[in-house]
Amino acid sequence: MARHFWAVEALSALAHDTRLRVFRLLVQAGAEGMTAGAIAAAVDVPASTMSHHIATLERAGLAQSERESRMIHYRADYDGMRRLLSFLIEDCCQQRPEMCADLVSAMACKP
Amino acid sequence: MARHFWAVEALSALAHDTRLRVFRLLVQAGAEGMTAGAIAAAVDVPASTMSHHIATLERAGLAQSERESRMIHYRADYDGMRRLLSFLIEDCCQQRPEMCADLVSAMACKP
DNA sequence: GCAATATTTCCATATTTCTCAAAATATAGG
DNA sequence: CCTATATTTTGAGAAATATGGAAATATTGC
Repeated sequence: MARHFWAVEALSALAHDTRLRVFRLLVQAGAEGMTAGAIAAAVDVPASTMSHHIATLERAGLAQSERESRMIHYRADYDGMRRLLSFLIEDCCQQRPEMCADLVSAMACKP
Repeated sequence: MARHFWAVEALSALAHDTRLRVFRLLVQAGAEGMTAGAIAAAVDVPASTMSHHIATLERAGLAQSERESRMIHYRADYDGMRRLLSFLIEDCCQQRPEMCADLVSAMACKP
């Protein structure tokens, strides 16, 4: 299992229906994050299954956890995601600016 | 196999060491693209294995093919990649501009 | 210490993906 | 039509990933 690119791990983590959904949820949840239970309930997946998926996101550097009494809060790791996006964009812009052309407009982060 | 997000297919395609390498190669190759054989040779992978990987990229909308006499030229599908990047960025910027903050600089496509 | 709650880890199974040799297809040039 | 080249498809075994129940761990309150 020779993973030359760290990015592969991050891409793999997002390349799953449930996990992509969870990541989107976490992004929306913001700094507060969500408890493991809340996530599992929102996506309707058994706790143990969800635990695996969240762990995968965390290993990939796309989520962070913090225990708060009995619950564990998870939140999106913006830094990790930014790293991944930068990698993809830099890689692609390398010689072909046309690929990133309209991306700026996508970045018009609406309030 | 309920794939709710089309993006999952694109992410899966890139979430593999060999395929990510091939995609990067194709981006660098530009409009000319590369023949299947050249790709397989560059990455040092048997032809049949490579054929599967390239097909995966093509299905995911990240590569395009065009036969040219006996060879088949493959090139990166910039449109597909831009779609994926837009999806990821829009999704993340949604409420958290801090995630996309430094991305603009990554987009300073150097000549 | 015990019961209740929140979550993970263990374990086994099911499914998917990966790999590549061998056979099939496509094209070009005698 | 035959041969050579370029590539894909087929097929089958190996490896990785996904899934979820049951057991284990952690925390709190009584």
